Amino acid sequence: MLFAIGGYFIYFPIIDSSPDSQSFQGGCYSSIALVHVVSLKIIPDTIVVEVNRWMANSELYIDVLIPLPLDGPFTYRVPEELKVRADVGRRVLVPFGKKIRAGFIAAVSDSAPQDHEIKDVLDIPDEPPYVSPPLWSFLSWMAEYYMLPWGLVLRTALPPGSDRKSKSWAIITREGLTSEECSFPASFVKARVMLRKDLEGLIGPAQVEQAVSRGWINLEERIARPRISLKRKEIPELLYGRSENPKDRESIPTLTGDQAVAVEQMKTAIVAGGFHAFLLFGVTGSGKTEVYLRLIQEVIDRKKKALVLVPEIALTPQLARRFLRRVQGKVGIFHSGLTPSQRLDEWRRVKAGKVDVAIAARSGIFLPMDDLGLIIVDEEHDPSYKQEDSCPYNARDMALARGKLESACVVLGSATPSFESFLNARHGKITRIELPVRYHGGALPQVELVDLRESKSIKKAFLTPTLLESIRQTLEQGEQVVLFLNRRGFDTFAQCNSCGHVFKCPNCDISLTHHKRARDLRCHLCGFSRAAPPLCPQCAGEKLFFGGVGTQKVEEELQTVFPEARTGRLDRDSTRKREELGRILDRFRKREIDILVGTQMIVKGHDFPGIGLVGVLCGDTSLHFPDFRAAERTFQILAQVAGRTGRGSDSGRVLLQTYDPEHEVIRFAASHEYTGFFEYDAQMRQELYYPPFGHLILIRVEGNSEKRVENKALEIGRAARMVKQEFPAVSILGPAPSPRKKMVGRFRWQLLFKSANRSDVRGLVKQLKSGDHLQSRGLKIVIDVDPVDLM
DNA sequence: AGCACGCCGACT
DNA sequence: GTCGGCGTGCTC
Repeated sequence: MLFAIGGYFIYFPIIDSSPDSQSFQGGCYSSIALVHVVSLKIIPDTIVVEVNRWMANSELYIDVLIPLPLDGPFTYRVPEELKVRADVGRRVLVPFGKKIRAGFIAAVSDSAPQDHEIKDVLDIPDEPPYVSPPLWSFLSWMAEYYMLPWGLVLRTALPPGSDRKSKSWAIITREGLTSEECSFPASFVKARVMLRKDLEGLIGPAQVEQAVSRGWINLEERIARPRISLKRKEIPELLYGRSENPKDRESIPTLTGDQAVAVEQMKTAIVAGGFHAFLLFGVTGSGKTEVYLRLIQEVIDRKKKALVLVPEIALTPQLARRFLRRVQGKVGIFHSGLTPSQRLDEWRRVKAGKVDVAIAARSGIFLPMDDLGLIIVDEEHDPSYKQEDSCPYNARDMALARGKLESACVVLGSATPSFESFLNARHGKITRIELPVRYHGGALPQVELVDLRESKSIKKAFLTPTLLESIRQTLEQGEQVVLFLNRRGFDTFAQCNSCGHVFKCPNCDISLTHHKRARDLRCHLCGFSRAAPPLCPQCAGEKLFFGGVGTQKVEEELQTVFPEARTGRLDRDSTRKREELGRILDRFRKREIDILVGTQMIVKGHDFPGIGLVGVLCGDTSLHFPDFRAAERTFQILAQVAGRTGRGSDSGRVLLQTYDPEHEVIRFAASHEYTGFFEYDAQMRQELYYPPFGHLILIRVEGNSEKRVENKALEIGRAARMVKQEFPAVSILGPAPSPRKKMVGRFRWQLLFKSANRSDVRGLVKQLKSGDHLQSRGLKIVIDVDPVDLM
């Protein structure tokens, strides 16, 4: 008897099949059967053969998902010769409408609905399957959790070029060649085949149609082979693992006691296999990366793969370089700067098992790694893990979900864990491991509060006498200064003093920021800009007032106060070009910059030993945002900024300026008391049923017509209040115009659903969806489960 | 998402 | 009288 595993046909007598096996539902329980063997195990007295769910001479149907924002699957019949490849997750080519498109097999079955025509699958082209079974389960889980159309998830998760589509071609017939009545362009006659669109461009659509009806040409849908340029542009060396090359190997540091304990604990879980989640709570400078490196090496040595998610890869070149130097295996790096074809190439490298550890931004959670052993989410609190578009998801949460489905270890690392993760650790859902001391033994810096209300004679740009004096001292000692302000630009608003006219973005309805160097007014949401006007456009008044403080103003002011100091600025404006970021950081590292002024960007994991002073110009900027996460954000950013200093032997100084030095969040941040902050915030969240004590789903309606958007939102609101009778525990907030009610020219309304019980909010929204209230032509309606940005 | 079908305005 | 706008429905 011959058995073969994989895509082979074999003949063998079926003696028995387990009753719960779906494989033999076709009723063929004996005799000789033609089956596709998936796996085979021989245990004493029994041979366990896992076969595909089809048999010869019986019909086989598949449910196919098309990567379009459509919800339901479409059923197709599988022709005999393709049955061997009809597995869930496979890519198929199917006739869909007038086109041929790529779709994905969601289910295999031996029966089909009778109420409509069933077409045949044209091809199942890929080997191996495009999406592996665990990745498929992950994607389907995600679509269900976020209530997203399946097709949309596929489009988000799969590399560019996955959703192939046919084009219409015109082929000249014998009649067309010989008939005297017809005269086609010479180029068409010569080639005999041409894209229909091109032919229409030459002779006009009507003529093409006529030629078809007279039998001069045939039309045919053909799917082009995907274009992979063989002479692909050289990806910068950094993108590829050169780490096999030992020449610049970094020496391996000794672990601190805490690090060793952490590594040991997590290694045990890795060795044991299966899902296990950890929160690696390590203060800034405690050496989390070293822990990651040890775990990754362990996973690679066990012939498994590791995935490292980082908030924004472009901002962490140091981390990437360190991985390349240290990891004994192939490193793949994925970031937003890759072109579509580079992305496809990298996806294929991963798929082929040629990448041992991938360092990626949030979309890396979809990388097709088989044998995934470890997922690390670095800086897990970072809000950029949340995707905010028509396919909203949170890569940190999805890391946990994927880890579960792939039986991998998941490590969430942060110095300032997200509220959710910290609570999960408290509840024992994930294991908390702490690195409470800094690697070099340095203490966390002393944070001095500066009361902005009391500081007399504040120079503009938040430069208080205390701060100026500290800067002077620091510079004198030959150390560097970092100043943090969460506002870029020069002036953050512009107003006419005569008539009160405020310059606002015509698209987004928010104040325009004055950029002095570029002499324009810019919208920080959509990028709209206009020249800074000399006169008020409303009253022609000359007294235009520019107020508020941005990083540009700070930098300019510093140059007048410290003319001898070299200043630099790090924000989205100064790093428009990707290489600028690296250049500024390099100059700062080489001490060619004495004072660096910057926004959030300055916070992300850059290690500079020479910093003697960190100044937070205004610590409350983000504190009073109308968002339940404002306190968390403020705490995290202040703690992270403070952590920038004192990475060498001495601990450095931090000045935190604030209008509200008594505020708990400011005080906890100043004293590095995460737990204190957590308890404070927990009380607020618990009372108001905010996450993670309650569950939120946001529905946002967006469109060009203000009236239509409003009407739709009101309609959803009415429907929701009807449905609410079944879900009384859910509160419905809205419908109301979104806080940012106009964005990039589109109007936005929203509804927020909140409940202590997850299944209630989900139930309500699902019912709205099935009642067809969440669809409308010409409007975009986004369901955002676990929203982060409520604006 | 596309594409076709269908019902009301400004043009050869 | 027709060309063409985009509102609605369908794709196995």
